[in-house]
Amino acid sequence: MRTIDRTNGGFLFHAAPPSDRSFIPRYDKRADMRVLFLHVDYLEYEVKQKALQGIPDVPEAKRRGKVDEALVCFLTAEQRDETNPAGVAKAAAANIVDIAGQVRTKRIVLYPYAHLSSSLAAPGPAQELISYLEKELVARGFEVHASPFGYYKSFKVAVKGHPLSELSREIVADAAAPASKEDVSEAIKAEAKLVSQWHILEPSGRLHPLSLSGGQVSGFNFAGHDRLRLFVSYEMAKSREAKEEPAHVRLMRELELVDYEPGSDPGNLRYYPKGRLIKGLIEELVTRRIRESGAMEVESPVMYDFEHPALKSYLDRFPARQYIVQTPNKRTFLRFSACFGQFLIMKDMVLSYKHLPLSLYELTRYSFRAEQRGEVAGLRRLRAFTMPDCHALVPDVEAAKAQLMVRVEVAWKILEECGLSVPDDLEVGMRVTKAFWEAHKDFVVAYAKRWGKPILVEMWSEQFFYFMQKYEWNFVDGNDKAAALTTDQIDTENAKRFGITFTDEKGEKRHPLILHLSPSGAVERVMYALLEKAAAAAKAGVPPMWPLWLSPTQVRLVPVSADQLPHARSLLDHLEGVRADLDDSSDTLGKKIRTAEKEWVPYIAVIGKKEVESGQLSVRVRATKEQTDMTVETLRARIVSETKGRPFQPLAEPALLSARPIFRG
RNA sequence: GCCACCAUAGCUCAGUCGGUAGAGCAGCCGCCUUGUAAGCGGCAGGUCGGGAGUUCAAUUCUCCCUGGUGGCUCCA
Repeated sequence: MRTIDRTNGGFLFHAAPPSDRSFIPRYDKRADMRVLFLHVDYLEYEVKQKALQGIPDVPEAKRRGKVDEALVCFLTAEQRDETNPAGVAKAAAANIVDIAGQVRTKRIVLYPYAHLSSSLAAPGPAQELISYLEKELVARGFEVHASPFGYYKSFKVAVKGHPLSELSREIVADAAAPASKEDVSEAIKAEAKLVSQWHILEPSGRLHPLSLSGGQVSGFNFAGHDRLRLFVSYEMAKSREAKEEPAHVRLMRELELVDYEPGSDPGNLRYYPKGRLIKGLIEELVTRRIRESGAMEVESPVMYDFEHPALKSYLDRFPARQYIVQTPNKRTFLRFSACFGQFLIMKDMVLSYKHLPLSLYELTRYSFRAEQRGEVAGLRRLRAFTMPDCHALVPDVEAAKAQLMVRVEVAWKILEECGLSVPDDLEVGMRVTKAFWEAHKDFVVAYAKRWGKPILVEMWSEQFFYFMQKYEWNFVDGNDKAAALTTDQIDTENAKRFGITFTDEKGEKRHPLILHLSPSGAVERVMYALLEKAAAAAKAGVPPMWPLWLSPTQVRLVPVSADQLPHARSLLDHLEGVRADLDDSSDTLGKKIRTAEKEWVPYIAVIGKKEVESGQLSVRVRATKEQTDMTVETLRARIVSETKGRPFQPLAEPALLSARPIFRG
């Protein structure tokens, strides 16, 4: 027998849609209720005083009760249930029947228990729901006891010890009904009126309105723009055919880069040395380029107070699915981007128009989003991810447009340096309000012209989000899934919300506009895109490769036999500033070549008797599949020149393969 | 989160119509001294993801949980 602590309300959290700069809020049209199931030997309760006004009196005979051997369902109706009590009751009944079947009982106690909820339904609809539920269960042949609603009650319970005896569930019914009153925030009201129009904009400025019928997008001839067609249909038709496991997931593990960590939460990964090396190099490159562009690097906390007024208003407007952290004295959420951290710094800065445009930058390791389980996938979608985040303050829309284009060039160069072809490997999704389009059509067209190929433009009848314009560069993978990398937005609201001001030329305080740029998108996603691109290349018969500056091993020295080992070892000293390692195993030459090729080593230098005598290396070049002779100095110079200007890190693992551990078979 | 499917050696998999399991690769030892994607032999390696139930007996059947994949929903 166990006594249940009445205050134990922490086992369920309300899950609301995620939010971030590029998130477009959509009202979650489901309804739900929460139920805590206890399979008990008995439950005894006694009604104390009323918790709610206007609740009918309970007759003396019903003020206390005892039920033996039953499934006790502590339940709450959520605010959202109000719209569809019958539907929720049906879904709840199905759940209860399911569990009652498992624990083999026909006796059920419905016990209204408000403590389970963070946003209670109003008493009326809640009672209605419970009474529906009671009827549903009685109709299915259960003996149902319902304890009085709206009272404080004391109870004693003896819980059976078996594994099914304690369960909690959040019950969801499909409720096409409209939102409940409290939930109708400004954004949602606006969204109800929102009309989204889709277009393809050509670099020439020609605009093609798109329409969707039967899952088919029409209005533009996509010939020669296959990926754009896939991206558009992904966005508009949400069509996703059944495909296989993403190619990058197999590769990230096979190459010993990154792996799942079952000991953490889904979407929190472990990086092996080679993966950490690649990720670190990308992080370094992005940070370096952004700083070179004039942004100032800062660092901000990973967790924030739920009760902070500005944050509260931000979260209220964009209810997010966050990680919750209970500190010794407050409830906090983990950041889902660097927005708050930077805004909170900016609001305390003393700013003049002379300082603008002003950019702050942070590489967030990590940003956290408690994405729905089924949405988490490999390196593509994570719960903890590394996002470079750069916010710029500008005085007005004209400055915003100009600054945005400056940042396009920075982002462009970064992704090119990382090994993506811009714009070939990416598709633009541009979102604008109708008003922005009308007033700044030239700008959008100029953007498409700079991009150099048609882009998707989504137009909203009005601004229902905090930005008037945003774009993302999307990568379309081998499974026809699109993932956004670079994104930038013109935010018209948060300066005001956070109290960020600058003094203009006339000495007046004004709120600036804020640009939200993630120059590369999440670093994990850059790795995902590179791996997917390599996998696509392999499929097309081209050897999959990393850009040279990211290759964990740049040169593999392979002696033909043990006789050449001392010579090969001495060559390592001539490869300063290059990631060179040595296969000192006793494998055959063929085997050693195979090992190196499987690791995508770009230069394999074979050293046999001939090479020792001539002082040359027989270099097998992965990119071209050619074999050429050159000296170690030539090889080194070639690699140094091919990686010029990029960050460099030495080998992540021992140079001798015999000393290298295996992280994963 | 929901629906479906999956989880056997470090890896990729086979197998057990319920009687506690096998291969290849990798690892270790030995032989071979290798000329551009797998040389040969031997050894070792498993609470069959975790918990519970049914059963004389569960890796196998049932349930719950965890992790993963696909879909829904959603996103840097």
